[in-house]
Amino acid sequence: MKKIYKEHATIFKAFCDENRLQILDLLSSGEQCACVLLEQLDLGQSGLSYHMKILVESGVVASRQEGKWTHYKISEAGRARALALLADLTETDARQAG
Amino acid sequence: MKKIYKEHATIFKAFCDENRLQILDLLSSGEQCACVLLEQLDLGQSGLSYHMKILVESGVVASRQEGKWTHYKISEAGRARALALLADLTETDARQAG
DNA sequence: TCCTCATATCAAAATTATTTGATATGTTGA
DNA sequence: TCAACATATCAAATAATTTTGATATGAGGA
Repeated sequence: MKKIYKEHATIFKAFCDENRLQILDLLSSGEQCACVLLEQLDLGQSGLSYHMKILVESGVVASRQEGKWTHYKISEAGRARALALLADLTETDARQAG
Repeated sequence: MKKIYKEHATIFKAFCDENRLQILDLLSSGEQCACVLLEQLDLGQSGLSYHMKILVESGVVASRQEGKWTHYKISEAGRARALALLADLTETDARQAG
């Protein structure tokens, strides 16, 4: 029971940090190389790597290696999973509204 | 620009902590009094209060005072806002999938 | 092979979040 | 008004996350 909460929390970690929200913003126009993200962000190289790891772990971002470059993009499957989970987590057993 | 990221992050903070996910779980069956939540959770009174504040700040949970009791429930409006925002944050400019 | 580059990993420091216990606030009922 | 109760707030301690700088890894080209 605890385990599933942790797993779910991992997914939403993607969205509760300002740097990561900005990264998602940059990825909304499509796949980007880490080097491009680095230019746009107020982050050092290892800092970017740290945040990308959290994003990839959440499943919301997918990475692809191409030679020495790493490309990142928003994963449609991850997006769908997060949306479905959020809907589920906030679903009430019918009745009352707010 | 920074400001909007912070605002958005505040909403998803609701979902990235295990205690809060468990609280949402308890609220899925409908409105609950803080005293009931307290019984179910492995949290002290001030700890519960702390987490409820974050949940209410996210807009996902609404509170209602009734005499000395505080009742909490999942907000339909807050839920809808979070879902719409999540969809928006992970929307890609058409094209590629993943 | 060796050098350079892109990225990942590590460890330490800095920052932020969470927990805990004490106290404050505000409500109800005597 | 006073006592008992529910919850909020505060401050200190602890824990987790994030940042930073140094180093490691692994690819490509000379």
